Amino acid sequence: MPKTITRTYSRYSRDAVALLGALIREARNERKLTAQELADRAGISRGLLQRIEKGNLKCEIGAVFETAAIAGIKLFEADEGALAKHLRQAREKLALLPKSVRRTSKAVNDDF
Amino acid sequence: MPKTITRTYSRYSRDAVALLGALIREARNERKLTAQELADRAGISRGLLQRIEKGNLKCEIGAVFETAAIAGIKLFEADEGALAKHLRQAREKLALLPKSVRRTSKAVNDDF
DNA sequence: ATCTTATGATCCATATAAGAGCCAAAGGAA
DNA sequence: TTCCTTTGGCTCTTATATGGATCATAAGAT
Repeated sequence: MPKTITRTYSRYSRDAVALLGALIREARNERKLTAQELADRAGISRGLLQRIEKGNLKCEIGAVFETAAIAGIKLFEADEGALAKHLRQAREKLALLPKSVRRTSKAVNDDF
Repeated sequence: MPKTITRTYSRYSRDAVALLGALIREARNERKLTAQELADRAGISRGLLQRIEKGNLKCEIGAVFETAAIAGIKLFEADEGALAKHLRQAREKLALLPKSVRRTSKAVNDDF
């Protein structure tokens, strides 16, 4: 039988995704949108929205973020412009860092 | 031919995921972890980590959040306890709200 | 310079997520 | 109450993300 891939998640990740889902659900209620309506606007199926709101960890991050954005939830608490700026800065910073992580390849000489 | 599912994403979502990936990459460098090491700790493959760091929108949100957490990036800027509290509060609040969104089924009588 | 390792990018096989459709039950309005 | 809509939970099919392997190049250390 094929080996089934089972991933483990920390409590933090589970809570974070669950909270994000709950926030989406809450925002949807406040805006008086049905699940079908929000799903349509986000370009996803109602079933996927259900899983997102339940905090399912296996959903595409793009679908989750898109839904959150449409529901009015801003990750990173930044508007579009500020987010783009942060991204630019992060990339600039990365460009300065070493391109690869190098282990202190000083192999311990313990053969004595 | 089978219909291919193509999703569209807003600029905000794309930037948000890209920023998260860049932050992970940055944190990984700061901690002097190789891609393989971080991937192992997160329980994912090196290839998946590469896509996450590049800001690929189709990765599992669970894998992304788990990797971010291990790299030391806190979404929601809250520790585990605070996050759980927020989640509890969100669920309590949801329990009070109407269970389903009801359109003002007052169909506009415009046939005159 | 050489040597070693990390990274980026491919390919393939397979596990699986997403869409679509369906039904039952619950919820809200009348 | 009755009606109508929303929601939750299935099933099935298909598109696709993931893991694993490989390779070439880049990058750091000596």
